[in-house]
This record gives sequence, C-alpha cells and structure tokens, in this order.
Amino acid sequence: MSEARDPLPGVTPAQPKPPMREALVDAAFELFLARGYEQTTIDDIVSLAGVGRRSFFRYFPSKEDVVFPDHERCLADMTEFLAASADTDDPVARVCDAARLVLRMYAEKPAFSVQRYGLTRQVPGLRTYEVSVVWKYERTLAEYLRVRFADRPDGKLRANVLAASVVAAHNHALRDWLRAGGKGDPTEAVDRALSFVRQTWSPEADGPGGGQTAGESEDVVVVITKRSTPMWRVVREVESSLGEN
Amino acid sequence: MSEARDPLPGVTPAQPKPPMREALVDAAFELFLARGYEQTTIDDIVSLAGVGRRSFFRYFPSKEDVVFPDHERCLADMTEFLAASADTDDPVARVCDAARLVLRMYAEKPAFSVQRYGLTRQVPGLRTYEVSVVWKYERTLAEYLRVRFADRPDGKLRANVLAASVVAAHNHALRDWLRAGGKGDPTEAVDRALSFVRQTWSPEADGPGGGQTAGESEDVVVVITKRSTPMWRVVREVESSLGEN
DNA sequence: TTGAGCAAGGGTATTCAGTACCCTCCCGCG
DNA sequence: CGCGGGAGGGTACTGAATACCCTTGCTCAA
Repeated sequence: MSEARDPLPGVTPAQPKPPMREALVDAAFELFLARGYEQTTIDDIVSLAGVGRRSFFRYFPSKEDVVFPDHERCLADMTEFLAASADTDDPVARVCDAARLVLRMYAEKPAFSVQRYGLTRQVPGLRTYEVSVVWKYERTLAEYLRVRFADRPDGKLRANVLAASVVAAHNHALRDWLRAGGKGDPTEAVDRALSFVRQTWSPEADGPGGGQTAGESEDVVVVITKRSTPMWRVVREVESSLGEN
Repeated sequence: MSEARDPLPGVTPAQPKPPMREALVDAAFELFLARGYEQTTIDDIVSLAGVGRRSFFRYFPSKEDVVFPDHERCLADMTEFLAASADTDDPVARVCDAARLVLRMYAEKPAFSVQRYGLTRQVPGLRTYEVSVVWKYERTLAEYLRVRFADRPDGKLRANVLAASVVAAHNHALRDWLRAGGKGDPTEAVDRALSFVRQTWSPEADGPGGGQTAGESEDVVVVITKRSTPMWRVVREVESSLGEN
C-alpha cells in the first residue's frame, strides 16, 4: 500500500520488519482457516512458507504463539507505558489508557483480529492460550496499581479487583466488536465500558483521554454528607452538581 | 456458607471413590515435588503407581489435569448451585457464595493446596492451566449474572465486570492464605475481600453475609477542597481520614 | 585479499504427550 | 456354558518441541 521507506511517525516501532516472521503468520493463518488449527502441522506451515522447520520455532516458541504474533510487543508497550506514568496521574485513568493500547492493537488489523477470534472460539487450546495472555495484561495492570495503592488500607486487594474489572470491561466491548465482524470503530464502546468501571469504582472525573481536570476554576467546593453515605454516591452528587461529564 | 445438612456430605458427593485415581494423584505429586513437574514423565507416574500408561489417560485427559484433580467436580457443583438459585436471591450474594465453594475445596486439603500452589508458581504451563480453570469459574458466574441482569441497561457488561471482580477478590484472599502456608481458616479473609467487592459494586443493597457498613456513626462529614483537585485524591483523603478499611 | 568471526537459516534425530487400536482378565447373567 | 461388557494393559503412531550440528553469507580486521 504505502511505501514505508521513510521513517513514519508511528508510535509503535515495528520498523525492523522481519519478512520471515510475517510469511510464517500468513502461511499459518491461510492453513488454519482452510483446514483448521489442529489439522495443520508445523511442517505444513513451514513448507507453505518455504522455510525450514527449525525457523518456525526460532520466531515462535510454540504453535499457539503464531496466532497471537504481536501480544508480546503489546505487553511490553503496556509495561513501558505504565512505567512512564507520573505520580500525579490518576492511576485509574492510566490503567484504562493502558487497556486502550490492547484495543488499538486489535483495531489496527480488523480482519486479522476477526479471523483469529473465529479460531479462538473453536479451538479450546487457543482459548486457553488467549486467556493466559489476558491474564498477563491483568497482572501488569494490577502490579502498577499495587504500587500506586500501596499507601491505601486494602491497596493490594483494590489493585487486583480494579485490574480485573478494567480487563473485563475492555474485553466485553472488544468481543462485542469482534462478534460484529470488526466493523466500525470499537473505541467508543470500549470508552463506554471503561467509564462504567470508573464510575462504579473510583468515580472521579470522566474525561476523554487522560482525564485531567485543568485548573481553570480554582473555586472551593464544600461537601456536607453523612458518614454512612457511600462514597460513590457522594462523588456522583458532587460531579452532577459541578456539571462535569 | 450455609451447608449444614444432617448427612455429612453437603454438596460434594465423592462417595464412589476410585482408588486408582487417587493412587495416580499421589504418585504424580510425589514425583512432581521430588524432581519437578517437567522432569517427570507419564511413564514415571504410572510405573510408580503400578498401573498401565493407558490408565492414566483414562482418568486424566492430560498431564496438567492430575494437578487439579477436583476442579471439574467443583465447577459442576458451582453450576448446580447457581442453577438452584431462586429469583428472589440477591445475585451478588449468590455469586459470592458460589465463589466460596471454590474456597472450600481448597480449604478441605490445605497441605495439598499449598503443595500445588508451589508447583503452579514454578511451572509456567501449570500457571496457564490454572488461569484457564479460573476463567471457567468466571464464565460460569458471569453467565448466571448475565441472566439475572438481563433487564438492566448494561446488564451484560455489569455481569462480566462483577464476575471478574468476585473472582479477583476471591483469588486475592486465597493466594494470601496459600502463601502463608495454608495455616488457619481462610474464610474470614475471603469474606472480607468479597464484602469489599459488594460494597463498591452494589452499594444500594448490602444485605446478609458480609456487608458491614454498619451505620453506627451517622456523623456529618464536611469536605472542603478546590475544584481543580482530582476527585480520586479527594476520595482517598476522605477515606483515610475516616479510617475506612 | 583473505580469513576469523558471527549471525541467520536449514536439517536431522530424539523425547515425550496424547491418541488409536486391540488384547486380556473378570464378573454377572442368560 | 457361552457371552457380553467393563476395567485395565500393551503397542504403535502422530506431532509438538528440543538438541545438536551444518551451510551460507556478510562484516571487519590483519
């Protein structure tokens, strides 16, 4: 399509393109979709790709990995993204943005993602593998939150549950989009699902992207409530009275 | 939590005890703990158990299954437990009780559970398998909630996120107990974790079995802050000053 | 220019999980 | 007595994954 001779201003540096890796993925998916995953052997794949059997395992540790060729990079991106977080950031918003990295990876190749979704639905082994990949994302988010919530009373529990919630919400919207054939833009649905979690969980400001509350108005807000009132209800009242969101 | 029936078996009928199955589990764990999981072959196990290789796969579909010998039964118990739910039950409480079924399975064999925990921490393949088992529990809970929340606006999303939260909270407390060596009773910690989820998730109804917002103090709290202060920071300050758990 | 070094890929043999197929007991029942 | 079925045993086979070694081609320094 577009000659990528010059360095594009992409955020994801996949410039040192390995042609062999992509040839293996293409060959594998062609066979997987034609005969099925378990009916395709590694020898089938490498013979179609025109490479040696040994080279397959040079690029993919296992047969399942060829189905998820860019999750490792995405996981590294997420880790780096969270490590680059500032202490002043809202941790919940940061984690939601980290989840959006995964969404973007799927949305970048809609057809590929939908095909893979069809495979994972049918093959139990691939579903297991996908679940373990999702679990790695969740662990990464939880680890970040665990540090950010270290000073809180139930910080670890909060971190684990919140990470699980974010992942579940993200996957819910993502699967809806995949089931629909990957048509359109899934970001809106994911934003809705994530804001649902943020509202019920730490219902602070719900803005697009970073969710920064730019300090235009330095007014002072006074809140009076009973101690027994749930925090989420207090926040909801404050937000609606401030006209936010 | 309520299981007191006159005959001792509450929900778990393990009466037709297959001696061979348990002999295989014992032999497998003896070898796994001695040499490690991957260093032990199926032939090692069956020769120690004194049975034929074919018999192993008669009882366990794969090598990993011998490490989790009673999850299938527990999953069936959970499904049955949820199917026996009445429409008048609080779905959230029901799901928490379902999660407690898993806890009880672990707590019934503390030493075994701790040994297995040591294995799953070391062997990536076993961790993957365990994650996929947890995912099956989560799916079961989510399916139940999906039906119960069918009339709500975001019922499916709510069901998925809540199921993930319950599972995460349960696993958090369970792993704490396992890391501590399986000493004592884990039910209290799990109850605490589950009530944490219930408080943040369905704050409108905090009924029996764990909800302790316990409106002892109906004092009035006054909060003064700048509008530009992020809401999450306000919440944290209020929570810590209130000494909430 | 040449040769050392090295990176990338190829090829083959081996291990082991998992499956298919068939065999032998054993036990009850007609 | 014969028969049928279930529980267990044994063997051969497929295929994923690994180990080990070979070839090719490129770079860089002597």
